[in-house]
Amino acid sequence: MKNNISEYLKSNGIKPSLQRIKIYEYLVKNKNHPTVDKVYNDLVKDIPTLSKTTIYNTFKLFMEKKIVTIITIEENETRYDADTNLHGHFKCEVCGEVYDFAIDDILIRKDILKEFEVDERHLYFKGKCKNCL
Amino acid sequence: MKNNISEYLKSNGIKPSLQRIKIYEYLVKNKNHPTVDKVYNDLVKDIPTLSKTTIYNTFKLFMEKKIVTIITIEENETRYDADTNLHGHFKCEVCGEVYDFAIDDILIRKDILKEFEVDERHLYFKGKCKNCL
DNA sequence: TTTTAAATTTGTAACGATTACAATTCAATA
DNA sequence: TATTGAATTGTAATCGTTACAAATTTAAAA
Repeated sequence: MKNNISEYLKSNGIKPSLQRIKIYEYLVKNKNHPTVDKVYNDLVKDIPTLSKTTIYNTFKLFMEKKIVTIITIEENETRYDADTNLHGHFKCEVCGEVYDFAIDDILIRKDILKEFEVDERHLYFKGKCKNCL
Repeated sequence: MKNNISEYLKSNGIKPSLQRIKIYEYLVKNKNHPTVDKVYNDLVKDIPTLSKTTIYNTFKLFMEKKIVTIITIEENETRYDADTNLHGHFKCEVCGEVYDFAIDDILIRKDILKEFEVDERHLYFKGKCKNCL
């Protein structure tokens, strides 16, 4: 696992330091789209010298290398996702949990966008999840 | 126009104060999805005593009454929209402009969401607009 | 009209997530 | 081992937003 991650980072032009490996590993294992705070609080148990700035720096680097995507559902709550394939996010307004869901297609009237270059597509729903209904 | 807005606010259970009318009117006239800062800087010329807190309060109220929606594309840049119908937003990463586009449908694999209650649907794209290409 | 109470607006201070920046540590190579 | 650049760290600054209390406005009652 850790070797895989190290190789994966390298193949994306990222030098695999301990912190970078652990942070990416965390994101792969915890598919609940954690915030920087969550990542920090969990990983600092492992790496006591860890700094939040490192996590910010690392996510910034991962974004530039396009191996993570950012999830902005709430203004004050930035989350990160290691799954870069197009998929939707559902946030429960009761418990706050964020779920993934699969998208087959988005049908757009080809009015404006046909002349634009689309680089990223983001889709999220809000509501109440099964457990909270 | 102003009468229409006043009536519209009333019909949504909002007492139409001067500030509320002006803020809603601004949002209807400026369909570029302004931030609180933009609204404040433009309206303070009209209402010199205007406070940013009032704009925050007012948007919060409008959201509760569901006559405006919030647009969160960037973490640090919350925008507001008087159009509450489902539509997509396109943000140009070069000039920062936010455009609307029409959506016919979003095709979702009915796996997870069938048991969830969906209250809001948000969709945004990023890329380069016609002018910046 | 005056009084009173409630709602609205306002200004200031506090908050919290993120970023800037300089210092320190680490890793690779000569 | 010494040197150099990259990565990490901690602290301080920034900025959008919120909390809160005071001031103002509005509406209703006396």
